[in-house]
Amino acid sequence: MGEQARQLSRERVLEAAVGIADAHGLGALTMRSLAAELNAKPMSLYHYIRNKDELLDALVDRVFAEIELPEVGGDWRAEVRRRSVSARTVLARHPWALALVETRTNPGPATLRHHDAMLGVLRAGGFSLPMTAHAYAIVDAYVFGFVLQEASLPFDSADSANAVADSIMEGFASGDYPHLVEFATQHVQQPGYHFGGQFEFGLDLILDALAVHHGASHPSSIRPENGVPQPPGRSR
Amino acid sequence: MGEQARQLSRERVLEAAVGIADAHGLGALTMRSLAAELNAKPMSLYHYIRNKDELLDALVDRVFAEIELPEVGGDWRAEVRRRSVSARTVLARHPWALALVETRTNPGPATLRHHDAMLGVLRAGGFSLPMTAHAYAIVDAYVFGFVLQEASLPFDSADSANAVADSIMEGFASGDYPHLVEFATQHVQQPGYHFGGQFEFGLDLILDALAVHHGASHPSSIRPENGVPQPPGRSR
DNA sequence: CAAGCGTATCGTACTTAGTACCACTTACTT
DNA sequence: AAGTAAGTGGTACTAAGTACGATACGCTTG
Repeated sequence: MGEQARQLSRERVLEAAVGIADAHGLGALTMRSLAAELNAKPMSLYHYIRNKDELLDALVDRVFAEIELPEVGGDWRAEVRRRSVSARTVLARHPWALALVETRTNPGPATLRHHDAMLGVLRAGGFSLPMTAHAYAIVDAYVFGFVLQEASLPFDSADSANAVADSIMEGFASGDYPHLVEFATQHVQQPGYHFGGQFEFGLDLILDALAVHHGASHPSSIRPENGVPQPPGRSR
Repeated sequence: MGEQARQLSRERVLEAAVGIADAHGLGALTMRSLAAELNAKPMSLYHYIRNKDELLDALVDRVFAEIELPEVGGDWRAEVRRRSVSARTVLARHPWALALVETRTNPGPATLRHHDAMLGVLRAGGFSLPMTAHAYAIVDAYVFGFVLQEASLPFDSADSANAVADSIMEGFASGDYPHLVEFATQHVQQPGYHFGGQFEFGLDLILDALAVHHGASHPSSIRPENGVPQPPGRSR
């Protein structure tokens, strides 16, 4: 892009790596392509990165760093919600990241800071240790799982069902998958459909359910404000 | 293992591929290692498989085939629960499968049958189409997400925290991650702790919440409690 | 039974990717 | 100016996917 190689740096290397992965997918991120992007030769990168594995670890941490941290003193529900929405947004921006999270198990500082903050809001919000564990596990399973599903959708929007439709359509025509057919034609292919829109519904459902369990195994603890049923209202 | 090469077959190839992935991980599954396992030469495999991508697609479908199908007529909650527990069990048995699900977006027959059955129980259970979509998305996000987390745990049990502990411990000592420390020492490293045990708790929590929304035609209008944005600012 | 043919198997070799090894170049120090 | 360390890159080895045929084997059909 620029003219010729300004001084390399770990920062520039990582930045370029994210750029390549965002633009062309993880598969396109090779040491060679990365070097080319930086107007350098492959081996030069090894001065800033031990090997490709370490590079990938660093990328994961970089993505985690983009997620909004929950504020530890704040209302747990609002804070967890905000960071969960942010997490999904970030992961949608870097779809390749999820594949990495799965493999790389060396959390970097941003990742640890993130976990710490999440545990922090929940504890400060009055959750017992075991309930904190449950809540965190459930919320994150949902967030990551949702993104995972988005990534592996056969039909990611109402129209792009075409390519995949081939193999499906055999079965469709044969009546093997009646419910899938109903679902696809009556729901998915309907005008306003957008899978991603379901995210917040599920998130709220889970947060509400957690609120009910709030403080469990801490019989003494009382839930200050949002234990009181709010007047029923629409969510938005 | 065996003596010499019995006749190859697609079945044998896939079986061997699953075996290698189970035993040594996806990374160890190469056309060459697969051929070796079958006492054959790499190129022989291409008579049963178009290319490696197709092989991976087939493996995903094979894993889906192992998951217990919900029975379409039965009690939706019980059936969804049973298949969800089964799904987690299967995915835990083949940890590499999740990574594939993420990439491969060509559902095979078993996968489609699976989706169809899930949609079927929910519809038969009285869920509206939109609520079916929500319910399925939420449950599967949770199931897949939970497995994903299990796969990427830095500390997967009370003791094996050692290897990873290096990078973490810097921060631990420095007091950067107080809540992580509390969590690790007071909860994770406690005798009976086992992350996987949390699965059913969360699953039930979600199913209960879905039961509340059961049959809603316009889901967002019946949030049970505290679905209203709280006035910001006041917190403890 | 021989000739012919389709299917299964494999030998060879090309391509892409990660990276070890070492040489060179440059910039900063003294 | 000379020495040194840090940065850069050329070459080449290895692993993996797979294209392109060639061969081998068994089963028909004359």
